[in-house]
Amino acid sequence: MREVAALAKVSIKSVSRVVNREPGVSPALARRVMSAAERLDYRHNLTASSLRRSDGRSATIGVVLEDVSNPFASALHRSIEDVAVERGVLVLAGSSDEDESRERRLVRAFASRRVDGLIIQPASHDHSYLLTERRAGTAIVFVDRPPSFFDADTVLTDNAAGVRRGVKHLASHGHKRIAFLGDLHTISTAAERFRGYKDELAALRIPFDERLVRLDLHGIEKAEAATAALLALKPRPTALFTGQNLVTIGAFRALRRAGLHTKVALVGFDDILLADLLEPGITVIAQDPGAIGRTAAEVMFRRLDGDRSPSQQHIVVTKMITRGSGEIAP
Amino acid sequence: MREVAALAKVSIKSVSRVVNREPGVSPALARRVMSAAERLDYRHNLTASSLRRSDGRSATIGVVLEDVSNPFASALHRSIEDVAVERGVLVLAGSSDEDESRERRLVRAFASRRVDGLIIQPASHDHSYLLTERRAGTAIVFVDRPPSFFDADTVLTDNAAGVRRGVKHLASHGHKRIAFLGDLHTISTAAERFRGYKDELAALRIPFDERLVRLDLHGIEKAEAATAALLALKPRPTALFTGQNLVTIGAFRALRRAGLHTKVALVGFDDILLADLLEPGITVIAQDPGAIGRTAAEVMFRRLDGDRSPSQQHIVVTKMITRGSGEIAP
DNA sequence: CCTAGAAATGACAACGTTGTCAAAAGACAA
DNA sequence: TTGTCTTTTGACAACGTTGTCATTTCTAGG
Repeated sequence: MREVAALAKVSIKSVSRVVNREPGVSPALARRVMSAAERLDYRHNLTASSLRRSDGRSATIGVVLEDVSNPFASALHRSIEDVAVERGVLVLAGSSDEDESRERRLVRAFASRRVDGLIIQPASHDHSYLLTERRAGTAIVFVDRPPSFFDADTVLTDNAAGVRRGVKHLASHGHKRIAFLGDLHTISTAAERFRGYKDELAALRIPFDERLVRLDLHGIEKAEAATAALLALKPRPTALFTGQNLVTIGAFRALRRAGLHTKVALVGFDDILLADLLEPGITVIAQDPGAIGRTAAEVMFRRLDGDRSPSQQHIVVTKMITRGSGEIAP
Repeated sequence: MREVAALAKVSIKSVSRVVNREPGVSPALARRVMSAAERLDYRHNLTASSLRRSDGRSATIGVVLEDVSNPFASALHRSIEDVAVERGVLVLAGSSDEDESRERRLVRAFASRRVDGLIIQPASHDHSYLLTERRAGTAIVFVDRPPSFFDADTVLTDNAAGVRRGVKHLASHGHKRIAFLGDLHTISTAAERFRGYKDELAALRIPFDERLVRLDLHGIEKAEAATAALLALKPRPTALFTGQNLVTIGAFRALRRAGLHTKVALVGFDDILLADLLEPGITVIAQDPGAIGRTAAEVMFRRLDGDRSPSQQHIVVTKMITRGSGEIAP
């Protein structure tokens, strides 16, 4: 900047004014500065700028996801990015792998880079450590799962209601022995979905049978094995409800292997690419990651723009997509 | 930092030393500083630090991908992150959407935040604009596609060889009328794959028939329509080679709709989640995004560590996964 | 006890910007 | 022309760190 100022024969403050498009600069001076900047190919240093600015904004936000390569998480990431780019804000992303300490390490790394906001898909079960960040003015929004011991804006899918709709759908096709396969019970969405299953059974006056429940199935292989075990029961369940997309895939594999994919009904939570091309197509309760991410980003920027209203929970509804597997009669 | 220094009754330089774990600090002083930092919950400001440091490193890199939510791209992203976290480096990620100007805008935004390195999956066809960045010391690596008018380390899949293997596989099952469906011809990998198709036909002495070629199919819908048109030809192709994962999905949809999925053979480039559960399973030439991303990140950090050797092209091999669709006889 | 050398600590400038405030230049009326 | 008010420009400090170098405090040998 000093060199640009020298070449254009103006003060560095004037260069700063031109670079930041501040009003009250004569066109002649602006032109001179711009051509000097061009000639020296000057690159504005946002690091120094944010250090000096009174608001200290870095035009960068941090996003903590379970795994940036997970389809649901990367869809969140993309929709957050779309809202951010419109404001010239860049996104730092990291994967927590469901590990509390990794989540905290990521947040610390983001904080030391002075991000303006954080969007977190929580892995940990105590978010009180975020108090310091909030006190420092960082906007914090949770997605997909609620925070613990911390009050902040949250954007959630209505998990229990979605599951209830799926279970009801199975029951309406005549099923009474409906099994449930869920992800790690420590993940709050998984717990919510299990609760939805139990609630709907109760509402339908179908007795709860714990032999039909398998929890803590993290990943395709575990789900496949658990499904195989369920299918070996006598009498065996006539329908399966799977509480997460990898669990759905594992369950479908097991059904295929047992040759029962056209006999036992299946409804899964979360949509899966290609689910429509399988035989039968898989009926799912689909979340809307685009809407979740967009909402979270918008709420975050509203906070950064000075919104001081009490924190809110935003619920994004699910959609049932029927494709065949959920419409098999017992 | 000033406050911590005051509370611990030391100079700010000593606080800096403790924070950066510089040698030659007495344990007593270190302890005093740490407890003061704890009490004030001091958060180190990496922005100011990188501004002052002599190497100017920000411990942040920028990654430009086609779309962070695309499965191939997000797998790249994840493997890059894995290498970066080990070094305490964070990743800024952005989507170019195959748009040259978006790519340039992202790079500019990264540059103004003084990233240490850039990993780019190129959308543009002239990378000479990166000269300025390189001169400033930024390490630059290209992934998936080669740069144009710019010399830099590049990590690529051997696209042509992969396609040739797939086409040969089809021919070995007796196919002579093998159609090719490709993505936008402006994408260099798509062009390479098409070249592999033509080369292998020539090697096999199968005459090239341009009626069996459909290019510029970006997205599932276009691929589906193009496949339907191909299947209406008389005589129709007995096998399809699809040059990209969404094209494969579109082609499979069309085959299913026409009831030809067990009659017409299909080999696709790029693996697809669930491809093994379809009927028939889809035979693919699989890339290894994990290896590509890891290699790119390692090369980049080697450059940052001072490697000045001439830039290199790293080739990652493909793997053929046979699942049924590619083994259908004509 | 003193002294030389090593180890620990500190004072101060500088990194590249922008906020503050003052000075210079221009516009306009009398 | 002068005086007043407005617009444009500039000087300088400060943001939170770390590099440089000077100073103080230890350690060990005589």
